[in-house]
Amino acid sequence: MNKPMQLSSTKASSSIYDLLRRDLVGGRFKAGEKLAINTLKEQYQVGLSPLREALNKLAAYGLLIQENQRGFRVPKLSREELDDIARLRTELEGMALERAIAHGDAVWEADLLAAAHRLKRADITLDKGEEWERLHTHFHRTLVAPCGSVWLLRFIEQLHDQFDRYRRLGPKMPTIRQELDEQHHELVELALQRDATATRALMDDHIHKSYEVALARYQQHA
Amino acid sequence: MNKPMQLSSTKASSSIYDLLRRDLVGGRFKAGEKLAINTLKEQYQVGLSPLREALNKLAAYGLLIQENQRGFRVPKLSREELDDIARLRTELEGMALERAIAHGDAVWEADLLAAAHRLKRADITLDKGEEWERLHTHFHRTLVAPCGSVWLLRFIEQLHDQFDRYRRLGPKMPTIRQELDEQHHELVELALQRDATATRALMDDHIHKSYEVALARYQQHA
DNA sequence: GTAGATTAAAAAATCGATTATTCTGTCTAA
DNA sequence: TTAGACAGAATAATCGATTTTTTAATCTAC
Repeated sequence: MNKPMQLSSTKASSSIYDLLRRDLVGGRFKAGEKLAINTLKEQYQVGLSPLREALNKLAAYGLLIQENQRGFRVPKLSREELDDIARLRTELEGMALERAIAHGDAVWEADLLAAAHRLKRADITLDKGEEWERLHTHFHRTLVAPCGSVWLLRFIEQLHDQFDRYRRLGPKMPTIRQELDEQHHELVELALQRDATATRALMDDHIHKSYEVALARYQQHA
Repeated sequence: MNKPMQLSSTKASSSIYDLLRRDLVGGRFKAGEKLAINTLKEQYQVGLSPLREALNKLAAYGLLIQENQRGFRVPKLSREELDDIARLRTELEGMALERAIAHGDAVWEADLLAAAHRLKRADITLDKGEEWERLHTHFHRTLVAPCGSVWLLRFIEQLHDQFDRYRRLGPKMPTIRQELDEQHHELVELALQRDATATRALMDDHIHKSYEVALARYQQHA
């Protein structure tokens, strides 16, 4: 008999965590908004305990602000923070990328090609929805995956989520987007050639262009 | 009339979080140990809900591992992770230090001198207990405080906590400790002279020496 | 004897209800 | 008029009990 296993955790607390994280990063809540726990409870159809535990984790992760006896609130956005995030991303992802290029093996090369391909496919097929976002995140994660530092990867992921709160503010901007999409393939090419310096330079540019998109969104957003 | 305010949050959930964090960093739990929630509840004299919320936050912070339906566990220690943490600390704190030296103002200079002085005093007066640890953490935090990046500071603090899990494993080693304590004052001197390169070099050395202490502790620990 | 099934005990996760705190609008006194 | 006090409503935090899941021990069939 097959194991009655739940492949991914079916625990209420975990799934509500994932949902909320997705929605916070995707901008379904307004920045600065106060979360009404009872409303969330109904909207997400979960109990109070799992919900509160998820909110606590998200606060520790930096996607929520927890105020003393005043519940949870979506963090405000600011130009200063966006600059901070983009700059740190540049430094940390650059660092990780160099290490990944030094250590990545054949499996990594294959994963990278696959991730880039799936991203491009989704680009054509779908309308840049949630699925594209998932593949995009996965591509960037794959790029730096073999850097050898669990903590560095952790921080990079956290910054990605924070960055996306800005990038995903307004509606889509296909014009600039296209250039960024092309860079994904160039990144793979250079990485497979093991040209650390060139790949890093391209990544710097990639983050900078994304930053400009995010900044534009942020400024329109007001 | 004075405000009836609670200066620091008196919320059960916050204080149990601080206590647990202190105890996890201080090594009062064995690495790999499974936490018995009901036992903790009694030991720390708190209810289940605040306790679970604190544990969830600590898991998101990286001081606990949360397993699917199996509660919480203290993360294992490994040579590889210690190397990872030390290396990242070197990079991130170096980066932050350079920025802090570039931006720190007169208030920072005063804070730095004060923090170093208090640390030295505690060094003589007390027996390197919890109070020394608090001042030591505060000193290092002050050093990089004006770096201008909230996220960088956040990551550095997180890495400090992780590092301390190794450094504080065994009993005290006063011999090497003395050299490290002297470096604190040298760091202040160089920082006040705004010699970014020299300060960073010294910080590299400081972290490396601390790393050697932590590694020794880790190896004896088995 | 051993692999697999069964069940009892333990522990974790969740729920519903209670308690404590904050918020909001109204009133009162200067 | 307005600052402060107050009461009631709304919301957050916590508790105690229940449900679910895991673990450990025992049993059974081969």
